[in-house]
Amino acid sequence: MVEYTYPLDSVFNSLADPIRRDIIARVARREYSVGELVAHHNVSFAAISKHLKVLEEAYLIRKRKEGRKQMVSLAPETLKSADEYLGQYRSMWQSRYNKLEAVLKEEV
Amino acid sequence: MVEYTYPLDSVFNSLADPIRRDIIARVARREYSVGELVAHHNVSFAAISKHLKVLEEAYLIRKRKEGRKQMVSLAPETLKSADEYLGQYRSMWQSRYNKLEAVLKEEV
DNA sequence: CTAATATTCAACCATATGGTTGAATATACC
DNA sequence: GGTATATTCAACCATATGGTTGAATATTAG
Repeated sequence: MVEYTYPLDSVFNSLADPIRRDIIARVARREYSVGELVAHHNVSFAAISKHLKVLEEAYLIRKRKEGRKQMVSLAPETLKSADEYLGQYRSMWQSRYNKLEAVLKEEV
Repeated sequence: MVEYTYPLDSVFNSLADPIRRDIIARVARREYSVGELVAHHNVSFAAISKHLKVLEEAYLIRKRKEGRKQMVSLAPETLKSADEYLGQYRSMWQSRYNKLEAVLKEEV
């Protein structure tokens, strides 16, 4: 368990791993049990369980008990915070496109 | 040096550290020399140099030699890729807001 | 050439990460 | 109750990370 100084630390850290991004992609579509998620990766049950812990501590997923299964779903509000962070910089890569767009409008 | 499987790994990993996010925020506004960036943090010159290496390998910054200084600037196109990744999920947190918005419109 | 400035490199350290295996726990099935 | 299923926990391991200090490498100034 790591102590994160800022919420964005744990969110971006979660997103920095391809297995965790795959889990996010899946649980964004529907609920998955832990075992179902394990079935899609070549790592152990315990490894997936650890990835889920990372995602849960970042508030990116939620787990719900259903009998002996744990059903995992996405907590999309947390992704919003990451998106808002990037939003600060959006104009910087759009500016080039906007210039082009402006030029095209003039030309036509 | 780490080998990243996917470009998003190194981008999100870069963003997962508050010092690196601060560097990004600064160099988004103007060029900074490495020494100037060091002056804003309580860590050694070498530590900042390492953070810059992480950011450079993720293609988030560029360095330009100016005499004995290295001038650092943002490479915003790379942030765009992270933004596009999050864009996949944007409707998921907007939908809730949109529902609320819809309800409010009905109520009023 | 020498000295000062700016930065990186190398070696080191403590802790974190991502994986493993095997035991422990909880729930469901018969 | 006993067995099977689902998941987590604990211990362990190799490597990565983020920091340090001190030496090495430019480049500029005198």
